[in-house]
Amino acid sequence: MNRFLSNATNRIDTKGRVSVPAPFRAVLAQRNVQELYCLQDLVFPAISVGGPDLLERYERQIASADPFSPEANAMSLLVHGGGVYMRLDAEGRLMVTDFIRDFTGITTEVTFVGRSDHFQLWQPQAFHEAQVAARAGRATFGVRPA
Amino acid sequence: MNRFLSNATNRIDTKGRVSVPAPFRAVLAQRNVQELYCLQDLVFPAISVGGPDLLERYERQIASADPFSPEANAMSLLVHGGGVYMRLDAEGRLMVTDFIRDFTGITTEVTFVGRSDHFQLWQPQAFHEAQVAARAGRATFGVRPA
DNA sequence: TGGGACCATATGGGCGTCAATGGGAAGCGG
DNA sequence: CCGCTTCCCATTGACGCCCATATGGTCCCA
Repeated sequence: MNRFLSNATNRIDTKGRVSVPAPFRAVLAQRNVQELYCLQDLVFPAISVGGPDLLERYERQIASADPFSPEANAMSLLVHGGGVYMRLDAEGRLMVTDFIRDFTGITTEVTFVGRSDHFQLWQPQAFHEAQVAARAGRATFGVRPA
Repeated sequence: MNRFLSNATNRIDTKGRVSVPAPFRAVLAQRNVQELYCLQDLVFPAISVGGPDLLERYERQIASADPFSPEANAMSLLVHGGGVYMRLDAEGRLMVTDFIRDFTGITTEVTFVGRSDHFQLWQPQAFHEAQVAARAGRATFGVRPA
């Protein structure tokens, strides 16, 4: 397993901490990532979490756009203004800050969602609804197993 | 036998495990597949199970789109966030998780259905009904429990 | 041709390990 | 001096790994 896949829901404890699923931690360790970069998803009410490469990927996307376009401007606002660095504690937990709560609606539980090269934090119900909507929206991507 | 063919129904034990039919395991072994990728079928209430190639087929579809587009984002949500990696135990069994139960309606028995390059997990009666419907010609394809 | 030994699969369950969680106590900053 | 954070340790419950048993089918041999 070399990428972030599948999803899992964990509880937030009384101190506001939540365990990152072990498979995700294993991917982070394999990639030698200690500092986590968190930013708001551009489409969904979710927080994306990844290593420094995640930030760089977004920055390249911004750089490739017209620097004076409203899109690039807005994206920079989100990426640079809305991003946060985070660390895990010794047990592999992270603090769920108000920054995360406000944007996602997370209160007592966090759903971790793999996105291949990064993962995301979702309010469980919101994730479920987004999945149903995505499935209904594009019922078939045009891919049918041969 | 180099493809997944025919179907078989096995019981789930008290620990929530079920044996994968030996012919299917033989195909997996022949293809050197140890990690199984499970994905919700796009049409039927069934879970598709295959090797990494199953995942890669969907990932190629995602890669062909603009990586920052809402469409690619939604597809990744389904494929990466909705997919699950699984391993078989030494006896060739897999755990039937709530993820599988909720989507398929499986409770006590699992019907394994060969689909050539992958296989599927069905609730036995649902599979039977889908077969009857398919045999009847035009049918209630796409019908899924609300 | 019928009986029996053999074999593979499916199934059941014990046990150890690890992850998720909870909470105490010390360190740092306000 | 007080509150929040960080480090550390305890608990427990799930899962992986292992071995045991049953069941049905096949092959061989009398």
